Amino acid sequence: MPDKSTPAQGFQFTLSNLKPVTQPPKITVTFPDGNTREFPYGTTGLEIAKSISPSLAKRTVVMALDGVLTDLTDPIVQDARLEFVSRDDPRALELIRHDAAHVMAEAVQTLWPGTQVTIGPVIENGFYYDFFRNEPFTPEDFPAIEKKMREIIARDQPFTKEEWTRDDTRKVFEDKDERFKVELLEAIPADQSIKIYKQGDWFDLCRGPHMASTGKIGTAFKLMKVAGAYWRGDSNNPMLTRIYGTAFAKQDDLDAYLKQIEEAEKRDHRRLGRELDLFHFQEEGPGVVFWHPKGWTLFQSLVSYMRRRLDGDYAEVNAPQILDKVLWETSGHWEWYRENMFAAQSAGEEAEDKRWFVLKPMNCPGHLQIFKHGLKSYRDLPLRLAEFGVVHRYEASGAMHGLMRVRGFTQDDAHVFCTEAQLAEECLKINELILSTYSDFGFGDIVVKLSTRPEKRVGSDESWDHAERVMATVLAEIEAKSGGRIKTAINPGEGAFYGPKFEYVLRDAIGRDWQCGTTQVDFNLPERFGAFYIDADGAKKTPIMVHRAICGSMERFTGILIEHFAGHFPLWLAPLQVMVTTITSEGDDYAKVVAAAARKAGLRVEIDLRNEKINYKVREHSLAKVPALLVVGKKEAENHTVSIRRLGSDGQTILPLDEAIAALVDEATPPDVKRAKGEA
RNA sequence: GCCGCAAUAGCUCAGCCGGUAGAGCACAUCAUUCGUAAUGAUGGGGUCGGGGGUUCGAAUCCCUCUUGCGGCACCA
Repeated sequence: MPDKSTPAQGFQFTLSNLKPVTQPPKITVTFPDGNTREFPYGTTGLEIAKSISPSLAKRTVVMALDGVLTDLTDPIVQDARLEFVSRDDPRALELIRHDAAHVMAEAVQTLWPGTQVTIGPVIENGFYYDFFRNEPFTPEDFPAIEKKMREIIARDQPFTKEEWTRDDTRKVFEDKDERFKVELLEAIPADQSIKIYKQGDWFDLCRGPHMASTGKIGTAFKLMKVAGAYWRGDSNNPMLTRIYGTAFAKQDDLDAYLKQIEEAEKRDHRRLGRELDLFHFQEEGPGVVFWHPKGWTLFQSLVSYMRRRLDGDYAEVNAPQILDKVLWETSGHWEWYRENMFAAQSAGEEAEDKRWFVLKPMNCPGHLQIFKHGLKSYRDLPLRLAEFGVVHRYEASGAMHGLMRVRGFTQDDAHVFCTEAQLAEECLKINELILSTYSDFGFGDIVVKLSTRPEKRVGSDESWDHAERVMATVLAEIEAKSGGRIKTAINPGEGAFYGPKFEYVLRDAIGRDWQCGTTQVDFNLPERFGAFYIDADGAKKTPIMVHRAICGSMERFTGILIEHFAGHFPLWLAPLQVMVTTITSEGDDYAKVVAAAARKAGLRVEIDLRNEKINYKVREHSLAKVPALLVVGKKEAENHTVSIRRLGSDGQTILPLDEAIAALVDEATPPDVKRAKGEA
């Protein structure tokens, strides 16, 4: 998947390289079928295509020279593998979109002269172009822009490439008052040539490649949304107005994409949260969750699972919600994390205690107090303290997003106090726990990223060098042990202010990535708080502290699960597991027997004795996504059976009551509990 | 926080160029006892997000605040 923030890459060589000292008379071109042919030096791809067949030339939009997409009109100056890429080729999609971005920019500048252009890259599902204009665009402008784009495409103007000198280019853009383009020009390294792509009278500074003409873009494109975006992604820079669009080779592909967006909206956790009555937000509590009974049941299932997985290795603790500001000064939070923190004072005007208390944004200082309380021996290490700590962070108003980004959340947090010698093993142990947890929820694709020292940080460079070295070694081991299943990456400068971290990124059912787990190695906070243990030789030593979370935010993880399962939870997580209902009121007494038996077996069950038609009740409970619907009528009562209808199936099975309950109980057993039973 | 958009019944939404608020679903009551995705009838429900302004008159126009949505920036 392309990096969202990076403009499309492609064609690399430059026209200025095309003047060889000694000019070889021929070049040899190898075609995909393995055949080779000689052509005069400098023959263009288009000429070769034409020499093979006019229809090939017509069909081809770009060539791949040794695998690199290159303008068809570029002369070929060395032996190469040559492949003609047609418009239907997946590789052409990037060009269709990139060309569409240029056409959109032309359309916008034609409609609103004076608008300045900046950059217009291809992104994962389309393209965008950032403009500078005092009056921002709105979606109401889309029809006009799209109409103009259609005109430009219908004109089928060739994309032509020119190489300009730096000075000329600067002058041209300065004359047009395109100050952003001038800035981009100045950022191009001196050894690179300046390429301009023209379509009719319109031109843009661009590295290419492009297709032969605007007509190749086709009509399967659509403008999607407008948004503000900072120039060069820096919030100190001016705000540009960005128009997002998408384009496909065929209308069917565009329709399928729009359909897919619609489907993704249906599993949006905010929507399902309302529909399934799981939680809500309201104005008076921006970014804090009101959990409803069903949502809280789901949340607690998750917490119980995580608590079981502490598994005797960790001791669970609970540290205070608010603590004197001085503690946060000691930790460095007051200096480095202050804009994210809530602080409180007594609201009483006559209160004698005027100290500021900080609502904890992290659990680590609290756990350090617990570690420090009483003398610790090296024999106590590693000491692993876990807490389902509720933390509050003041998030920027625009950052909030349902359960995914909130101001108050529960972390499945733990801190491991250990010695240097124990560090690598502790990291690997945490790694195993994280991976096995994700796999229990059905997440397979995991990326582990190592985030290194940020600019704002505490501690000496030596301690950072050391921590990063240890973690790089562990990362290599994680990758090696996974047998290729786990991918790894480096995230420079993204570490926490007190230490480098591993970030675990999982991919959900519809291909979105979520950063959840984290392991942070901290050589700083224990020292800042004066934490120590007595080593074997009787000397005081400072422990290393490893911060670790698996779900990260339990709220976010719940949100991810809602979307991952589209509200159709596996039985062990479903808030309501079983609904018992009747055909007619004749079945009421037996339904009560069934519900009581299911409840006694530990299932979460409700009973629906309403005098409604069975069709109506089936529909209602299906929409509520209840996993198992037990319908009982006269027959079931007589035979002591139940009719089971499972969510997502339109048939039903009749089973003896005991058997049905035993099967449901087995299915409702959490995966970790099943594993433990299997081992016993 | 920044740019844009939005806020009308529990939910989804209509309400034009300012003239005093509507639908479907949900809910309640009554009738209906029905074998696996909507039975019918009747009824209740709104300071049109808050505040201010323009106007004879504001859901509608303007200002402002709050919250949400889409991005950006930030991030668990």
